[in-house]
Amino acid sequence: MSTSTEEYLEALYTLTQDGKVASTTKISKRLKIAPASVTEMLRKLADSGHVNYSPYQGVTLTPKGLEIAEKMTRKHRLLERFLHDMLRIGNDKVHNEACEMEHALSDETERALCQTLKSPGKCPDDEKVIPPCDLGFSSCEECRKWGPNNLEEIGRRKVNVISIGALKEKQEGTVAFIRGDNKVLRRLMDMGLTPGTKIRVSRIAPLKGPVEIAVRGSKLALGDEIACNVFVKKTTEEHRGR
Amino acid sequence: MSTSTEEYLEALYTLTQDGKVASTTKISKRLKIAPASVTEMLRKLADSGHVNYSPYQGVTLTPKGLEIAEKMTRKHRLLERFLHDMLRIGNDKVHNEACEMEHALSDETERALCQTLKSPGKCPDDEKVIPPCDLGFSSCEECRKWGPNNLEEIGRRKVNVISIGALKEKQEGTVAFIRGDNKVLRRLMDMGLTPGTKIRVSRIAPLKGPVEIAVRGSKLALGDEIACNVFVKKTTEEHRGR
DNA sequence: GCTAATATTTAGGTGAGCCTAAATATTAGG
DNA sequence: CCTAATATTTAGGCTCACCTAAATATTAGC
Repeated sequence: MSTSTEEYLEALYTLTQDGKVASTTKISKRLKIAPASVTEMLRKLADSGHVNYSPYQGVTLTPKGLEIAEKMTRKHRLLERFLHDMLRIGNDKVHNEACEMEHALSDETERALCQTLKSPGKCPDDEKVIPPCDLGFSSCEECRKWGPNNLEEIGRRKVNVISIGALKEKQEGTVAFIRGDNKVLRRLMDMGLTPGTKIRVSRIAPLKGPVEIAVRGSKLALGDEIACNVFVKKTTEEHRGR
Repeated sequence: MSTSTEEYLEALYTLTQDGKVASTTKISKRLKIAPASVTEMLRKLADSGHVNYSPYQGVTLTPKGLEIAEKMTRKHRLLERFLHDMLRIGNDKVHNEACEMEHALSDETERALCQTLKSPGKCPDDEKVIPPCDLGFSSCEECRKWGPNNLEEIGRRKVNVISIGALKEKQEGTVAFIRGDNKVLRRLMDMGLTPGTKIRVSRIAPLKGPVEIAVRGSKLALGDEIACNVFVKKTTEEHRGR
């Protein structure tokens, strides 16, 4: 996986966030690379199974591509926080810096950075959510306690998870990962929102209002802070009951 | 300046530390690149004025090449400290990590990192000296006070400086830069070792013993800690008195 | 529903940085 | 001082990721 392909996948991650397919032109403009070169790369990425590409029709990420795209996005955003929080680099500069550094950040350093920064949930701009790590832990607390050794034993999460804040109305999922310190974890346990719990988004209030979810028959209203830090394995309607 | 050329120059910096010329094979082994490819790159670096290269005879850095080589080495070693001190990455891993990251580190972030780490003098292994920055300050204290703005006003140091610890017996120089906090600076001022002072190395004790220098007629014995953090502009014998 | 504008792909080309194999230069050992 | 071993360079090739120009497909406006 070269720096270049990582950039493409990361761009695709952003461009397909809304569920739409990405166009050659959009990618071309975002990466400042000629459309013809984008086409060429899309072909390669399709060959390697990272994207679904049909000429003239657009492109989307495959699960394989999404995995890398999410990881790169995570590294990028963690680096933004690092540059902002620890080095006091201006908000106008952190993006470009992080763009360069993300490709050089190993998975191990990614984890160390995440722990040192105390598992941040968003970029310094307080907008973009930082994807969770892909380690097989069910909470940051668990990750912290594990220490630096035997990481292979834990392994990687097999399925991509999504934050409750990113779910749409009526979507369902099983809580898989909780981000935050012990305090957050405890609060969520009190609410009955522990790993393994099934939830369903019943209503999303407009203008960043709370997300209402159904948990074991009862309803809970989650603020943005919590909704963005609880990640679920999506249970799509298709899968349910088959 | 590409990542690759930066790697070559950095390797040359290490390989020519002892004052000798570097051979194609040495570079080839260090960078794990075929000798033929090294030759090719050396040609290019010679064309761009970064190295003195004579076929079969070996290669050395020009002042232009040294400038970049030193900067890359500085970035590398600062990153090693960062990975070790702040992220608690093992000493066995920091080198490789830093190798990847150094090319993505901007000059601005380099400075922020240096300040956050409190102007470290050596690598985590406590052996390799971190070259000083190339900003036109005469001490870290001055750099710290300056803050993040108007850095262009300060400009870059024109001449490469060398730590007193790296000088050989009988070499002379003018103090140009003092690394360390206010305490260090004050202590050196008390000893009369302020920027602009002319010094001459009179004796170097064996086994990392103190360096004896002559300052304004009197003699001073400097421990490793100080000798490595006071940088001078070398006054070569040739230049003196002409 | 046709045409003009726009988007996308195809074709052909470039430079950077690497490689191997072969040729040539240097150095070391008897 | 000559020869064998070693070091270095030359020659020719490769891949990657980009480019421009031209061809073709899609879409939008009338």
